[in-house]
Amino acid sequence: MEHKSSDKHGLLLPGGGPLYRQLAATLQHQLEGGHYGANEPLPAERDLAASFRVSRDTVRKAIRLLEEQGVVYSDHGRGTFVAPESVRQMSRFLDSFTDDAHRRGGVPGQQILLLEPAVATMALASLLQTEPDAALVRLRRLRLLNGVPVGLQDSYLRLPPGATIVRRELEAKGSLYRLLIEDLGVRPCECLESLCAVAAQPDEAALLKVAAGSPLLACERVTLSDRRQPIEYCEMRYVPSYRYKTRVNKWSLG
Amino acid sequence: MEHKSSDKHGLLLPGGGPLYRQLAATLQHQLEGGHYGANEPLPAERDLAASFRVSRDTVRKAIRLLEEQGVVYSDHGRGTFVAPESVRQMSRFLDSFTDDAHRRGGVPGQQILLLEPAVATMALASLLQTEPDAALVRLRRLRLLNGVPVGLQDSYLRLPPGATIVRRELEAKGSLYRLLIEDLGVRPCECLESLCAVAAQPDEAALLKVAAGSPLLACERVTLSDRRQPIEYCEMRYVPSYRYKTRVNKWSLG
DNA sequence: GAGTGGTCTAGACCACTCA
DNA sequence: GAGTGGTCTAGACCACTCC
Repeated sequence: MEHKSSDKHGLLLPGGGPLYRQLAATLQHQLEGGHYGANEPLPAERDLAASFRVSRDTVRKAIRLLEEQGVVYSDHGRGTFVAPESVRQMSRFLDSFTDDAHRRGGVPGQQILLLEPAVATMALASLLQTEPDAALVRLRRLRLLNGVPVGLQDSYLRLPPGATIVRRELEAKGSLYRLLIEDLGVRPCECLESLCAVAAQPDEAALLKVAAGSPLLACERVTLSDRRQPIEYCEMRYVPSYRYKTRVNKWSLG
Repeated sequence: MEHKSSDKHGLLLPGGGPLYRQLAATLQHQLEGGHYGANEPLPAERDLAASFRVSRDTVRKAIRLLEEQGVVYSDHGRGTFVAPESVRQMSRFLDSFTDDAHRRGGVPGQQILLLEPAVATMALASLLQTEPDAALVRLRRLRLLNGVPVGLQDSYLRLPPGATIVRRELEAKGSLYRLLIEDLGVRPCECLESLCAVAAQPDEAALLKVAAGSPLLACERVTLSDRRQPIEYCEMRYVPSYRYKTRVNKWSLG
């Protein structure tokens, strides 16, 4: 059940959940609806609190949320402002390839090259923090964007005991992460990535339809569950036209 | 002046600043000192509040801060735990190359190839949100790690009126960002990056001491000030041995 | 000085986990 | 049921910006 089933604050349409999330969603809707232009100020926190009949702290939590996503930014003593479009569109999620493609307005596709049991090597065992020879599942896929091959993904998964991945269901859902969440109760929560450039190996080149030795973007990823247990190690290769976008926020110096 | 000049909470050694930052720093010190192992629980929020003589909300703010940095994680109903080492070391800052090198235990170096006035092209004007033919500064550098070339950085900077970059000072500081902050009052705050793989052009290859056509990691970056004004556009090229590390947190699905 | 966001408090209650 | 983190409140005061 949700936090408050009925809404004592009539102004917040979006269904259940914490008040500050509802408020953040409402505000974001207003911004996307074009009620405000870039760098325009929002109403003051105290005013928002009054007009939505919530405490100022709840307003601040909602604004914090939007700020983390790059939707707004606050300046001490001046106000809170709408972030420029360019920033708003680059909030960095732990997105599946499928969702990312949709956000970019493309049509995602995939071709499953391999789906089979595997045993952990020493290296994999170390990355996934399991014993060597633990049972894993290997999943190798070719990813397509608008029908054109753009990437190769080679995953090693550590599933809950007894769980399996059914090829047909994966093909139906299109997204591995959706399948993990919805069918296996595994919730990816954050991941660590390391990127560099490599030369295409012959087999990679053939699948991606590029010349052997041509440059590819290589990305290694360890995905962690909400309890910080590694659940996936994935090696990826992307063609040069595929752009990996990220937003680095906060500043570490004083 | 700081928030509270004298410390009514004797337990928080670190100098001034908000209480919750002092508390976060204190806790982080304890974690790094090895008082806790990975996935070990911290004291409950109410207990921390009592022992540090602060409100529970202040404790929560400190923990939020550490959680964003990947130092700890909280599970509803279970407790707050120390994050695994691998996550702790990958908190993603807007680091200068110089600071990043130090964090990785290497010795950074640079060779200034070009430092000259430039005028904005249409493309640059659009990226930096200025008029075409606005006055910019172009800075092209070869970056070294332990004496070996690892990257090329080609920056176009939009400086405050009248400000200039002095070659000797940049060489002395080693870090462009430090110079911007400390000498010019410009505070980089967040940046948007786009990465892909490219083949090395002859001139790039010569500088980086690799073969022409070999794979390089290409990164384009727009840096924004605290008021979300673009202050820098930078194109970078890195050799394959240079690894770009990032941490993607939060999950966008329900 | 008026208005803004930033910090801090004390207390209440809800939701979740685990024994 | 005891203990944990998650949400919400109402009010106070501080720090900054701009007029």
